Amino acid sequence: MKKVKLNEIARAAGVSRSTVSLALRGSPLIAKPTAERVREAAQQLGYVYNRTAAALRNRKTHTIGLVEANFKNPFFAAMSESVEREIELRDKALLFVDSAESLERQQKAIQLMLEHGVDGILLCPVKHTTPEHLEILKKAGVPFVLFSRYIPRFDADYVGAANVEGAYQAVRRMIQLGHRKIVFVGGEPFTSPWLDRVKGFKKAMQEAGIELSTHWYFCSEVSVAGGASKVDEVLQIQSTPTAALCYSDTVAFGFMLGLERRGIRPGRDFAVVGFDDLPESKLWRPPLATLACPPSRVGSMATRMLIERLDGDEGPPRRVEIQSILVHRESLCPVMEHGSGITRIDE
Amino acid sequence: MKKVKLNEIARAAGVSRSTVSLALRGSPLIAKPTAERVREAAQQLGYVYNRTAAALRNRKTHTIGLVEANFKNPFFAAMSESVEREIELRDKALLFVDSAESLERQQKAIQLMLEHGVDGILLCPVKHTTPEHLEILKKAGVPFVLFSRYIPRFDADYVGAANVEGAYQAVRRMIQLGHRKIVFVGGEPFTSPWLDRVKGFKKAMQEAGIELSTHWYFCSEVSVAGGASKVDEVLQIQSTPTAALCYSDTVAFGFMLGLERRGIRPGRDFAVVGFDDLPESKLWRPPLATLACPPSRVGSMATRMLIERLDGDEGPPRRVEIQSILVHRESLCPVMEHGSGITRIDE
DNA sequence: GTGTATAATTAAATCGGTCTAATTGGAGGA
DNA sequence: TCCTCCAATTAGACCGATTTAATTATACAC
Repeated sequence: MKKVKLNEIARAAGVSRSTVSLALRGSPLIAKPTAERVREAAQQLGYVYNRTAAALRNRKTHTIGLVEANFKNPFFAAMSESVEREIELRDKALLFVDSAESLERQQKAIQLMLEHGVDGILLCPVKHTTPEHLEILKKAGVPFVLFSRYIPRFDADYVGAANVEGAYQAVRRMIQLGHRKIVFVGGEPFTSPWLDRVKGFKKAMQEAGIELSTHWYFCSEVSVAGGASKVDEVLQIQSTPTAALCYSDTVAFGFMLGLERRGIRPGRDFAVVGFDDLPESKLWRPPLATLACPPSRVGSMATRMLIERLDGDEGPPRRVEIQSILVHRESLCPVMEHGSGITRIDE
Repeated sequence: MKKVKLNEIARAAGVSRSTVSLALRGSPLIAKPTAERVREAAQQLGYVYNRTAAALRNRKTHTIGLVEANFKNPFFAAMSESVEREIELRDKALLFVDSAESLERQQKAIQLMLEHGVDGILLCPVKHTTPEHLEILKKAGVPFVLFSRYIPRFDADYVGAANVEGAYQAVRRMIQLGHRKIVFVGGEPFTSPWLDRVKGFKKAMQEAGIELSTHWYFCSEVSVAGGASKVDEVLQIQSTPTAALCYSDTVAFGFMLGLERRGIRPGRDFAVVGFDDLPESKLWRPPLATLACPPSRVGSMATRMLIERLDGDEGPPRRVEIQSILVHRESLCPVMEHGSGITRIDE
């Protein structure tokens, strides 16, 4: 049970500790037969490489920090998966924290990562994160890449979806389909994707000369429950909306379930569009129209950008937007010809 | 940008490195005013504690390894969240790997964790894991706890749901409601929860003297798509089933969506029960009956068991089963009185 | 046979805290 | 004044691998 170290191997193989170290790392300095002998001895003794010791000397832990803001969201889960793949390929490890939309937790996580000496950090900042909160990362000199969310007026590497453009596309299509009363449902305000999606939404409405109603956006937790919880509020608007752009597919699912509960059929009585194109979106009844921006692309792009930084890329910060493509499915229906077709339960 | 270390602080505070170390860790050996002075100097200089260096000396990394088998499953995501909470409380870090149901990846993950010197490991073994695969953990002397899945004939700490009992309850209720043709849908075979759920299923059927049809179980990926993909096969059975116990809520969602697509209404024409009681299950249309076993309970229980091991608990391995409670909701309907009520598409 | 170039190996310093054993300083007692 | 005792502080070995500079061994040329 006692841990085997280089010295034991050295003794067993009849060489010095230096030789063992070099041999195990595959250094060309060591003669082949010697290296082979060393490797066998290590194997024999059940040697386990001690990365901690190596890290101390190397000033490299071969560890990447991943700080998620909300990983119960399936989009982030899928993203994390691709991050993992990229990390695994490079024989690195992932230090993981879900800040769960808590600024305090995020800051503690960052501190933790710094203390562990991660080589780099992938961060999706929680709402209300300011440049000052992230200044510590720059001071510490740790390479980091923001993903999914950026911080205004904070110059840093970033990879995320083209949110303004995506929302704009979706709303334009809704308008083409005859909708005029459109709302934006769900999402955490004070995050860049929310602001950008709302921006794209407004832009499309303004270009079409459509006035926004007094209440035209509704914030919520990004989840099925969050979407479901907003249905009543939306239906209480003076002149009932006929379409909703939802912050995410999960929100859209909840919203559709809520509509159905009120006897309103999404995809016929009410148009719904989400964001993310989750695998189940096309299986829904009705299939959910959505803005597709593959989470795996975001994840692997962010990871690769970070790796390049680790490899010494000193260029100015880069901002990469990944295209959001509108996937038109049944839930995105035209407006009903004669009246709204909606029977309000409370009437 | 240069890293501040104990020596710098020592110089600044006019004390020795030892004093700084002791002071920062809050040792009672150091006089209060001195400790305060040291802490201020550290603060001033922007010192970041180097856990790697400490770990080398301490033989403790304050790091826990979490190896998931399938964390795209929301149940695991929720579980991981509670693991994180417990870990965070104790100021430890999480080294995370999703083995994604790949044995090779799992073994590589275990190796990685050992090399990083994690203090303990939480592991949900992938299918086909044998005692031999995990022997390395025992040899290495690293405390570990299995969660959600156990390995037959492998004596180790384990926390998971009461699967046999849960499935048994569900099927008994189905039988009480008049169902006779019942199938088990979804899930990865060769994992203990699958085997146990199938076992409970069989037990209830046998006790009721109901014969199982030739094809009565259907394996699938644990996801909405997995559930949806099995609908056709289920409906092709000679005498059409009237009820399905699904491996998970996600599978049940997919299965229900598939049924609807075929014009069969779950909760009226077909009874469906899932496992997990996800937050959205009660929001579904119809609300999904399910076996509830809070993922947060599993996660925090497993983590605490591991922590106790780290704290020196040397007792024999413990197996903890967390009760699964049948939550009766609309999707668990009685069998239709006159005929199956199902119009088969292919007839 | 000697000298030199080259290949293979190794000694030893190093990474940054930790912690025990040793040292120092000051209070109090005789 | 000297001694004892205890509190506060510190020197220095240590954790386990890495890596450079130094050393030894080997080959080859003349």
